[in-house]
Amino acid sequence: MPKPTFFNLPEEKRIRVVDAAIDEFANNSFQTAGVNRIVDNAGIAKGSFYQYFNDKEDVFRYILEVTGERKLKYLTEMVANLEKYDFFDLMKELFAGGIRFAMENPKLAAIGNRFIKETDPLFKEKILGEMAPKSNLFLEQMMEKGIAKGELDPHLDVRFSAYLLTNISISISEYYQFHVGDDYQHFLPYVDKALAMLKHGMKNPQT
Amino acid sequence: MPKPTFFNLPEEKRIRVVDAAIDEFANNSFQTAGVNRIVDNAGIAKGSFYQYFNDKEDVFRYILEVTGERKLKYLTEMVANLEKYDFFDLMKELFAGGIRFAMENPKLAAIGNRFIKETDPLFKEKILGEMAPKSNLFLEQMMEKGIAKGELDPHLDVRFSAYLLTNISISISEYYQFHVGDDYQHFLPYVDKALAMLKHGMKNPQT
DNA sequence: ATAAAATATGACCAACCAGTCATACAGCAG
DNA sequence: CTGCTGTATGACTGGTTGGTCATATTTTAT
Repeated sequence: MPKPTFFNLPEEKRIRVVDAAIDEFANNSFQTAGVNRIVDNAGIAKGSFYQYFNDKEDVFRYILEVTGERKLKYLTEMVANLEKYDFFDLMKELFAGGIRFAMENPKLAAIGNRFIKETDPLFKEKILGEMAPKSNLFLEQMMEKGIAKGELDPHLDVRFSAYLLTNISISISEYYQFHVGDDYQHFLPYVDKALAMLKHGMKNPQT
Repeated sequence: MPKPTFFNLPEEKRIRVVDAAIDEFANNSFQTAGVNRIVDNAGIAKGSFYQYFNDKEDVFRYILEVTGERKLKYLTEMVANLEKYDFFDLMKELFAGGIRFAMENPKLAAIGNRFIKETDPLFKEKILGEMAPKSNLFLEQMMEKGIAKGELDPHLDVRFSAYLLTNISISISEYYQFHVGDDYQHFLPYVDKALAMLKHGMKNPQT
């Protein structure tokens, strides 16, 4: 956790620091991100940085937290009245929302996605600590509901499928980002394609 | 490309160097991997390393090449007579093969997977250079055949689906590795689960 | 005005990094 | 034995890293 000093900072300065950190972690992994660059871009002294944070891990965890909160807020606002959704419609909203969020907040998306793809499980656990896989828990609950409502195949392994869905969501978002480009209008077909595949499978429906 | 000197090396020494490099890149990203550690573990002098390779990028590219070749060899040997396979059976073999390869060659798998998940597309392109996405091309061709044979939904976006399948394959392998453990016998159910999901979709078949 | 507490600063440290280079050594050809 | 070629070596360079700390400045309380 950042030190109290950080939260006492005048808003303008605090935002400058946060933005500099976001910039750095959007363009670098935790390991290659540099405290020096953060303080330079924030326009503060190295010493000041360590009055705000305990160490590099501390900023990173904080930025990751901010990232997660903003995305969660974004998504939950979008699917506010989620009770009335069919599971696949909900997933469609979530996938599309994920892409839109990534388009509107490319830096935050880069940070989040890079961390999710992190290969070292020990590092992942050390950073996350208490704040465990919230996003997957949410998905798992949605799937349980979907099964209860008879929409989903009851044979599904919920934990495993939720894990796959999370990764698929990220894959879609990144495929769109790198292979399709920034034409903000044309991403829905890709969501539909992925959703249709998830819902009906890839086999030829004629057979 | 490694320098001629490297290939002139007595086999024992060359293998020592390769193994040390594999170790290093299995445990670190390209950026955080250290030439110093490689030379220490290989038991050679720093200067010798630079008689064998132009720079860090040079070893990395070489190791990545070795990794790709071994996996390709492993998989192609397994699905030797692929003509007689149904598409989903083929995918099952490939998924299962991917997991088995990862179990038998955890270091190589770590290197390959980490690189595929690499977020910086410029870095990716710089490393790959000529040797473009072979694995996806193969999958795309398999899907074209599957569609032609009437096994696959002709509406599928082949490029997009192949991309998704690659990522899903890696996800399965890593889920198994981290969530299930090293019980070498019990991974087939996960492959079946994923395959069933891909084939028939997630919707309740009763409806 | 004075004392105390909070914040700001950048020089500094030890550790590490990728890459270089002058030198030494080995084997081989003549 | 003399050169020559390919190989081996590790001290060294210039740079960067995360983190510290003594000092200075600002803010607050009295």
